[in-house]
Amino acid sequence: MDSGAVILDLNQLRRSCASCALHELCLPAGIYGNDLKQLDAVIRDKRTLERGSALYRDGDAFKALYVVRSGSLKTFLQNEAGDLQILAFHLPGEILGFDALASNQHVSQAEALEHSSICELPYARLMQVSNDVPALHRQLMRVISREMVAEHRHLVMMGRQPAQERLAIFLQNLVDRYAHLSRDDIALTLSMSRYDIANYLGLVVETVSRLFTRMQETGVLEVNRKSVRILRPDLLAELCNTQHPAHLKRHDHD
Amino acid sequence: MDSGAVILDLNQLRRSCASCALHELCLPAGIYGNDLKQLDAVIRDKRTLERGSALYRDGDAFKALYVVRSGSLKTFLQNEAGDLQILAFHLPGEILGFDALASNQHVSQAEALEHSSICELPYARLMQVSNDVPALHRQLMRVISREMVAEHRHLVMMGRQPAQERLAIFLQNLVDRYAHLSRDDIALTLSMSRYDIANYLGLVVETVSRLFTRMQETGVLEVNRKSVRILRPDLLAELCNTQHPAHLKRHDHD
DNA sequence: GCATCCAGTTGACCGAAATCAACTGCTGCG
DNA sequence: CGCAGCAGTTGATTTCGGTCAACTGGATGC
Repeated sequence: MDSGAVILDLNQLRRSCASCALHELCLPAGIYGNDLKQLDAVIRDKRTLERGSALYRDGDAFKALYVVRSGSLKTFLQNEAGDLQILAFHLPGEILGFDALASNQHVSQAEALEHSSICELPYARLMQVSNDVPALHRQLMRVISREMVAEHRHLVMMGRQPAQERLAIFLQNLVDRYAHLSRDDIALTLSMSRYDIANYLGLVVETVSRLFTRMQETGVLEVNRKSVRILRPDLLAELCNTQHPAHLKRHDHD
Repeated sequence: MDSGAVILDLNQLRRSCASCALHELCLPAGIYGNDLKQLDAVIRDKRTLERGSALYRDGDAFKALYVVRSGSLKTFLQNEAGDLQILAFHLPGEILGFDALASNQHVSQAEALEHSSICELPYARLMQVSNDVPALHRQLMRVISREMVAEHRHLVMMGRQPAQERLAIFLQNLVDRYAHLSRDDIALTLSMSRYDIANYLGLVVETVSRLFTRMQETGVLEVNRKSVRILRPDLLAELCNTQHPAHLKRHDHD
């Protein structure tokens, strides 16, 4: 082994993955040394997107998976009538594009919420490398699975939680997800509009607006346009667990 | 090549996968010949479950993926307070257990809705075989992706569709999924209770009951306890696409 | 064969959130 | 600088589906 080459690789790596702030969520987790070097070769085409521009559209051919490097995106479904449902918001370190694996074309859309930069992982190459690096396949499936589990939580929320609880859970979730990106205090800058939040939560914008006001009045948080400061994390946590309607209780037939 | 051996393999195969009625959905799709032989070796422990008994529980160690061979199951989340949300119903040919990939333990529960038989795919062995059969990995990811897409549809439904539309979509979906299992007419036998249906749809049982009655009155279908006969598939399809509330419309900021 | 139990249905009423409407205040453009 | 336009807020009213309650009828068991 030429140690000069190793240093070069490390630099390469630093430019691409290691510095990407996605230490915990991204593909490389659990992959080390030479394997990481190989993976590094997969990543190319670091694109940047302006607010409102699409990463992929419904029907686009499946070419790659994408890692959010900075900024944020939303993914959503839109039917012929124009009805729209936001599926998820994607923060730095998170991977999107898995919807296209099944049919080799995207069945949802992804759009930047703000100026964002994206790492592109061409799927064909990812599969090539995976043949040499078995751990990569497993890691990839683990990531998809994690996304599925997150969607389960979203579903529960939509299933039947009162409006205030939904917003509380949404905010708590953002706090948690931003926690391993920045260590500073509990202040959020919401990159998505009130319309987006409402849609994501299965509510209307008026309801979300009223809830923000109410939460501010009760001292849970301080809102100013896009910026939200959590004043009482304890109260917020409480709001995530209010009493649920009776029909969610287990109805046994054992 | 010894042709006698090939015949043996085919018999083996017939006993396990090919006869399993999961031609389209199951793992082997897109996998042929020797590869299929290898895969066949993975499948073991064909278990049967009685109505109400668990395939896995929240917190169980991840050992295997499961294919429904006959019968049906529900998967659901249940929190400490006992609140429950059904995530999906699983019909013959469908795979479940992917929730455990992320954390190596199940984070949901699976329970038989009726007497069911299940193929167990031990994950460790599946991974071994996958190393020799690259197509298997890809197929596996395709299956997870398909499940994700199905969950997206569920989410849209929960997001904000009126009650009647939810039930219509649910029934339409069952019809579609049973379509490649049996070619006979449009009669369903619902293996799940009204409570399960209501919970899955984010409604209460009374609402579901009223909707069945209404759909029967309008001649869309005929209900008798667990059996549902779709009299007017055209009307049912229409009910899946009524007008949605305004806040689902795209709210542009391009 | 009758009593019990519980899934399922039906009806009356209520309430949380949607709708409708008016207004506020950024933001960006000529 | 001032106006247009739209995101966001606030208030009044409506409505869909949930809650509560009573009832039905099929299944199970003694």
